[in-house]
Amino acid sequence: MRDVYRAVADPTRRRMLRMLAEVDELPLHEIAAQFPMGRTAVAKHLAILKEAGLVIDRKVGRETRYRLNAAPLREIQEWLSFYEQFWTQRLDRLKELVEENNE
Amino acid sequence: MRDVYRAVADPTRRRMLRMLAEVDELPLHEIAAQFPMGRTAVAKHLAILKEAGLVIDRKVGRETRYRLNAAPLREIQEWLSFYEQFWTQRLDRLKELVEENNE
DNA sequence: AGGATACGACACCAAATGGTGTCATGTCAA
DNA sequence: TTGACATGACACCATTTGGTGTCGTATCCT
Repeated sequence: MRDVYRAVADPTRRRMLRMLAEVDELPLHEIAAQFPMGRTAVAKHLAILKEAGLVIDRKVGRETRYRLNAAPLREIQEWLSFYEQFWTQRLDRLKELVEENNE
Repeated sequence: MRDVYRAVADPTRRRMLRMLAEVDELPLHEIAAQFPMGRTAVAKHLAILKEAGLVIDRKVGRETRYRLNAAPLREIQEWLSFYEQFWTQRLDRLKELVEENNE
């Protein structure tokens, strides 16, 4: 199972996730049609997303349909939540200063 | 300027960010001492973080000190916020069902 | 039945990535 | 002043990555 950070590091794969977020289910050839690269390359990207658990695929007749599974993104969100304190830090400092001056 | 997603995709670089989050400022050799790889490799990772705007460096005497700059991480957070709806979706569906049953 | 379509599985390739080692230079400290 | 230390700038290398093309097979449609 592949790292979700790495899976999401590629702009092409992020665009794929966005596509799947909007239409709920898509066969490979319809996804591939939206990109300048060949079907093989698109299939590889989807395989990487699949290994990271970000998409689920099922076979329907001769086509393989892909569906978004956003859950693994939570790992990144949790990781990020730790750093929120740092980009609100400036505001916190300012607040402290204001409070100190009020005494 | 490098993609912040790519910068953060590497576990080593994430660990570096965490280190800098905890001590506010560190010279290269002290960072390098925490990793199994050589100084050159560590310097490269820091250069990538710098290109992404995630660290700021300043020279103090013969050493180069690195400091965290978490702000660029907001881009990822904003990107993620779009997908939150998908991992709360199940709960939303459940809520809808409950509400329907109450009529 | 037979052709077009959708796909997986390969083999292949160029470029990026993550590491190494070395050398030259500037700075600190005895 | 002289040696140890910290770094930047290279040259180099193996592996991964992101792409290509081709072939075989299953499925759909007429």
